[in-house]
Amino acid sequence: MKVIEIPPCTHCTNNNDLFQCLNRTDLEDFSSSKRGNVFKKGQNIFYEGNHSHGLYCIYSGKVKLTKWGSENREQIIRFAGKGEVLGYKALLSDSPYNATATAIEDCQVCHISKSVFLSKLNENKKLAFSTIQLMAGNLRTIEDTLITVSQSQVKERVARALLLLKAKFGLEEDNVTLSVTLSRREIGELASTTIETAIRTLSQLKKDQVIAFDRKKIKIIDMERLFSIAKLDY
Amino acid sequence: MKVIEIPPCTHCTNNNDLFQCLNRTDLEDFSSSKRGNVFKKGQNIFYEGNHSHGLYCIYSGKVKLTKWGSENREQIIRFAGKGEVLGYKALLSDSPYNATATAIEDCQVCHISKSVFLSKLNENKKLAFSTIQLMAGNLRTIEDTLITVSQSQVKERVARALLLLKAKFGLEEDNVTLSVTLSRREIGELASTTIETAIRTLSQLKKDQVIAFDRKKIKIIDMERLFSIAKLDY
DNA sequence: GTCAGCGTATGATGCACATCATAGTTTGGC
DNA sequence: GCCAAACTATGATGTGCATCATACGCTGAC
Repeated sequence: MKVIEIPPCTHCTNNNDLFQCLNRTDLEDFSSSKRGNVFKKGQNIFYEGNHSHGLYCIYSGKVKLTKWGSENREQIIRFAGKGEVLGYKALLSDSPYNATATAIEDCQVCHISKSVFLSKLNENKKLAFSTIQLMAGNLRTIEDTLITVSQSQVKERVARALLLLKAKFGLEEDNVTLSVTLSRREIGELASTTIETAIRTLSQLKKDQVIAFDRKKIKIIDMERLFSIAKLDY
Repeated sequence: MKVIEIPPCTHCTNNNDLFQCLNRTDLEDFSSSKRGNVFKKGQNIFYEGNHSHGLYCIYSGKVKLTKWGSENREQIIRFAGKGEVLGYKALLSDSPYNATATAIEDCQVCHISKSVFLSKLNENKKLAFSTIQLMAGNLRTIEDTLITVSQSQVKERVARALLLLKAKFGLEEDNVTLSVTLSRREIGELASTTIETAIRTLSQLKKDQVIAFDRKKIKIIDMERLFSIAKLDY
């Protein structure tokens, strides 16, 4: 990976979900205190249970957030891509991270200190409102996930996992290939199942010509069928 | 039930999770626009999919929040008791309710209009911060639930359901009887299982002398065992 | 008193999925 | 290029739990 210097917040061209609302001065404050970091694929950005000292803002790359269950299985809670902010929950509820963030691609990530963010949050109403809306959205999503997980079977959950990946990270130029590459284990963690069952289910979907494999990549051949398997509206 | 007049917000003695931070003037604004309502056990306060026109604040009684899955099963998302505020997510993300609120006891509930709340939220930093913290806490809880549901088996989930009820609503004076009464179906909906399995699991717990039944009420006999079945720390 | 309706209870059966086992295939380190 | 480790794949087996069926007790209507 070519490591480029991360530009200052004032020149960041990412569509940031939280900081878009800020003006130049606020961004400069963030920028002057921020710290850029590079994380290679597979490296952890922070760990479940650790204490938070600030926010992480993804400049480039993709991240998964996972959590350990009472058993020995890891579960993917959500993904984050460029422009997204990680670790705000821990910071806002003043508690340890309740998930582990891991790069699933090489990443460039900025770190903004707790104090700077909290003081901005306190003085800037727009930022507070953005934060609220971000969290409200997250809450809705995860409540939906909760229902899906507990009341559907594996085939449906795997189909939903693929559609989630499409919705979140999009397709490549060919308009069929998912732009994220996950291992079968990770797809299993996303769909709340074991690696074996994930593999079997994906194989079945392939045999049914709903999806296809291209090396590590997954192609969605029959989007309509995939939606219907996921029991979602096309 | 004896229906008493709901006092003005300025005289409300409930520990409100969101409005505690407000001063007298703010509370008076809320109070003058609020509308009191009584809901009998079993009545719905609002419906999943409907549009929100404001907040509900529980003055007395207990409420369950449920959501329909893709199949035909209803699932309990969370409970709320006196002093808790309902419907803020729908309001803040400007979207329909994503759960149905139903009284599980006779309730007295105040309704605060959308515009009054939003304008207060905009002008009052403390309120914004309270909202943020409330949501951060909710997010943490539900993420934990997600893991539990997907990775544990029924016995563990039922045990956790009982402990949740204890933590949320407490015990009666005898210090063993849960203060909430739920039907077996509702316990099933809480533990993400069917009514039959909920009944069987509770019977088993009774046979193992972990819990006991007293008419409709459930007594927790062996708290330590219950924690260990739930795979939680005592 | 009787009967309908609901909640609780329990057995029988089947199936989806975890688990265990094993093997081929790819990847990265040196 | 080679070997170890990780990933993918597939079969065999077991089991947790949903589903179906049935029945009993309680409550309220008339």
